[in-house]
Amino acid sequence: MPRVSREQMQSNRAAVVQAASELIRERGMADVTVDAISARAGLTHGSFHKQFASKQALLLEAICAAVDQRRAAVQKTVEEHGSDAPGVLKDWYLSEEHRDNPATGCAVAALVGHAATVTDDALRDAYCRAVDDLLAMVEDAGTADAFGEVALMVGALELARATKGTPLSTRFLESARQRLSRRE
Amino acid sequence: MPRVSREQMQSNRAAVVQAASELIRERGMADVTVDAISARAGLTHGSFHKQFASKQALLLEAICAAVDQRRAAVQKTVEEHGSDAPGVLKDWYLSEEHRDNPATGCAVAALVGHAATVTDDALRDAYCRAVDDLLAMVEDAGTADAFGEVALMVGALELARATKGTPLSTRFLESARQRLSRRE
DNA sequence: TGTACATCAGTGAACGCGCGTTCACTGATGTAC
DNA sequence: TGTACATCAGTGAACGCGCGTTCACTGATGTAC
Repeated sequence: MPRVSREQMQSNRAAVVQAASELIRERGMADVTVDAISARAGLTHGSFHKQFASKQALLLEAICAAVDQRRAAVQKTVEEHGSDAPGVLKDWYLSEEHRDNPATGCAVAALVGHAATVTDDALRDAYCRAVDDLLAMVEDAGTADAFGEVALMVGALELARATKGTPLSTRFLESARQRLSRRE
Repeated sequence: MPRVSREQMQSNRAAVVQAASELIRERGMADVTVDAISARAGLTHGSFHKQFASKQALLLEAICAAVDQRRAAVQKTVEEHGSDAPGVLKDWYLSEEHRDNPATGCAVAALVGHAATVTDDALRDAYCRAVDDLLAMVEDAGTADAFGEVALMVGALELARATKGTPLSTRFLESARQRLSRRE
């Protein structure tokens, strides 16, 4: 069914970005193919380069989309929970739910391993902006040491994911939760 | 120059394992090719499958080699520094030197991103043993909460690597160092 | 201790497959009259 | 408001390249006599 409406085309494009932003968090940037992204968006890979200059360009857009979505979700939590929001957010970050659903979770944690080894400048820049965002959100929660807290949260979450299925996994989450609540 | 001595063959094999164990920490498991590994070991890729059943089999061996080397290095530090060893080791772990030399550094940190998304059971098992090892080493240093400390160390190191070149990088290392020294 | 011969580690070319990208084609969309 | 026509989003096949793996070949190693 060729030549969809402009409206439909925009929504297809958005679906591809969304699919990519979920897949890179779920499987890692290296293991995501144009075919898999297109399929998740309900399309074939053939029209891909009508919408995006290259796979790389989409991935950059997908990272930004993931960051924007997280920021929006945090804002919503702040509006709903008021002064309880910081606690709610930290509990969620170190929850089994977050561990088991990387596709809709924190991009900084999901991509940290790839960002540490990649050489592409644009990609590193996009990742650093995501880190800035996360630091700002933790600071807004009223923390003295945002860097230490972010390091603990990201480390615990990724280690919990890497050891999922063993008794170690939840212990990383628990220990981090305790450490975070112990001060202020 | 075909048909090397048995001795030479063993040393070639060891060189390939060593090259792989360095490259996976340096570039990440996904970005390492049989060709690159063989080349770093001073060989061509053609003889690869005379020594290893598959690339996967070598990677497993390489992870174990990385873990063994780390354990040996820690043991050496303990022998040389005695009761100062825990402090020396933590300082090294969160140093710019360690950040900038992943090839000879901690495999748990270098591979955490990949381990979190990979589905291969053998690989996950090998990684979990590496985590066990790291936890045991931190516990031997006399820590109340090994899980929290490991999460903080791994998170800070990987975030410092991912943000290397920006002012954020050293701040992750500094904050983690302060957090670790603050208690006991 | 020599010598003749079999073995086999390493080489470089080739095979197959996966994946990013390109392209001829289709037919509904959107526009010009 | 219709109608005829140009546009172009999406399709599926094909191209090229990279990479894991295989293979015929080489000639030093190691062994049998």
